[in-house]
Amino acid sequence: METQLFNTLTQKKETFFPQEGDKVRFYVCGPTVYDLIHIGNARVFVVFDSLRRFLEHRGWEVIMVQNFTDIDDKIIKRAEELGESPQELAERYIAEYWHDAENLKIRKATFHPRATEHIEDIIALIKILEEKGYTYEKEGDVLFDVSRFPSYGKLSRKNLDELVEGARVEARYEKKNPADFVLWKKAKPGEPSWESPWGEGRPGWHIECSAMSMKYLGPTLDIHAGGIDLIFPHHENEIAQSEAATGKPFARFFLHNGYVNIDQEKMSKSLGNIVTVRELTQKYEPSVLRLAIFSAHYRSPINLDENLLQSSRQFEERIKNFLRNIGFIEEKIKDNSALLKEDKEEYHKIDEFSRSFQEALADDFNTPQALGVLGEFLRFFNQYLSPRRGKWDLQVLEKIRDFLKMVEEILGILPGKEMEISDEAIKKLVEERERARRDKDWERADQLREEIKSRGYVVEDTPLGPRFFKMEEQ
RNA sequence: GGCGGCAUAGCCAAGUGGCUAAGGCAGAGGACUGCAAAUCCUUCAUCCUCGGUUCGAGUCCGAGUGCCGCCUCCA
Repeated sequence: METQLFNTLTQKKETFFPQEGDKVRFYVCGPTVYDLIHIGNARVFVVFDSLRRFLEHRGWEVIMVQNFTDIDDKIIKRAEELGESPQELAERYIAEYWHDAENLKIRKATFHPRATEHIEDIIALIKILEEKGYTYEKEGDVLFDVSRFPSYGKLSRKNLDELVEGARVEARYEKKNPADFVLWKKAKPGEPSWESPWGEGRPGWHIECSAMSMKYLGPTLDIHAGGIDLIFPHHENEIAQSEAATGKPFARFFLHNGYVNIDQEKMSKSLGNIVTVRELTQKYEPSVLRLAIFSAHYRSPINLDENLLQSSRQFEERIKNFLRNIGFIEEKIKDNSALLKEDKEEYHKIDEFSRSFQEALADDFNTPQALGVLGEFLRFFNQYLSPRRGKWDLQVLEKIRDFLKMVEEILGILPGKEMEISDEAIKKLVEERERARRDKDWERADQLREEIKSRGYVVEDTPLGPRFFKMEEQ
C-alpha cells in the first residue's frame, strides 16, 4: 500500500517516497522559546511526530529535525519584561519544552538545532545570497529581494502585485518590495548580537530554518511541515532564500496542519484565548489529549474544548478496560491448559484490522479513520475476551498484544499503566468477599465491596472469578 | 478588496460516483449479574438550500446561504 500525503505545493494528495533510498529527510518548524508551548504547538508536534513514527513503521529511516528559535524579537521583548537575559529565558523555555514534550509522549527528533548555535551557517548562507545578487542593504539590515526570485508566491499562491497592494507599510524604512524580508537584522544597543560582514546583528526569523535544515538534511528536504499559518510568509520565504542559494527544490512535500480553535475561533495572543499544554495536562492525561488531537484529520481545524476532551477521556476509559480484559484472561489461562483452544478465525481477523488501520494512516494520515478501526477492533475482541467464552487461543492473545503495540508505537494513545495487583490487604478482602458470596451473604459481600472501594480499588465479578484494579483519580 | 477552506445524527468526526452513510461521546431499550461493574446486542442521519451532470451523487458542476481562515507576528 502506498503512502499518500497532501502536498501544499501541489494542493493534492501525492504518493510519498523518499528522494534517496530509505532515508526520509523530515524538517518540522519548532517553537520560539519565549513562553510555554500551547495546544496549537502541541498539535503540530504530536501530529508530525506520529507521522514520523508511521513512516518508520513503513520501513523508512527518518532523519527528523526540529529547531528551537532561541533568538528573535519576542524573546528579546519578553526577557526585557522579566529582567533576565534572552539566553536565560530561551534556555528556561527549552527546558519547559522538554518537560511538556515528554509528558505528551512526543519523541525527540534526530536533531534539535538552535538558531544561536548556527550563526556561522546562517551568515554563510546570506553571503551566498549576497554574492548571487539576491540581497540589498537598508539601514544596516540585509534584505532578500523577492523581485529577483520569479517563483515567489508559489507555495501560498500569491502574486507579488497583490502583496504590494495589501501590504502594510513599515515604519522604519521603505523596502523595494513590501514582500522583501530581513535576512540579517542590525542590532540595537543592548541587544544580543553577533559579528557579521554587515556589522553587529542577528538573523532574521526565516533564514535559520533554511540554514539549519540544509546543514542537517541537505539542499532538498523530503518533508517540511508546520502549522498552516507558516505557509505565508515563513515557508514561502524559506523557499525563496533556499532555492535562490542552491538552485534546487527546497522541499518535495510541504505539510501543514490546521488550527486549534477555541470556541470556533483561532487561538491567538491577541484574542487572549491561549491554552497551554501545561494547563491542559493538569486536567487530562496525555493519552486523552492525543486522542482528542487524532479525532480530527490533521488538516482540519479542531476545537479542543471540554466536550471533546471529555468524550476522548471516555473512549480512553474503554481502551483501559480492554487492557484489563485481556490482562485478566491472560492471567487466567497462564497455568491452565484446560482454557486453551485454537481460534483461527480471530487470528486472521487481527490481520484485517491491522491492514485497515494502516491503510487509514497511509491515506494522508487519516487518524480519525484509524481510530474508527480501533473502535471496531475493541468491540470485536471484547466479545472474544468475554470470560463467559471459556476457552482462548494464546496465539490470538499475543497477536492482539502485537496490534496494540503497533497502535501505541504509531499513535501513542494507550494509557501508561495497566492494572497491577500487588496490594495483599486488598487481595485478602477480595477473597473474604468471595467466601461471603459463596455463602450468599450478600450484605456482607456488598459491605466488603464498599470497603475495597474506600481503599481505592474496584472489584468486579466474572464467571472466572473476581478481578480488581486500582481506581484512577481524576 | 484579492485568495482559500468548511457545512454529514444531540455533540465530535470519517467518507471524494455504486452493497445496509465508519468510529467515538451522550441518550433509550435489552442480555449478562445476587446486586453492581465491565462487556455485548438493539435503537438513534437520506448528508445546509436550490438547480444541473449521470443508469446512479453526501461524494462531480453551478448558484445561493452560513461559518472560518490567509493576505501582518503567529503552530
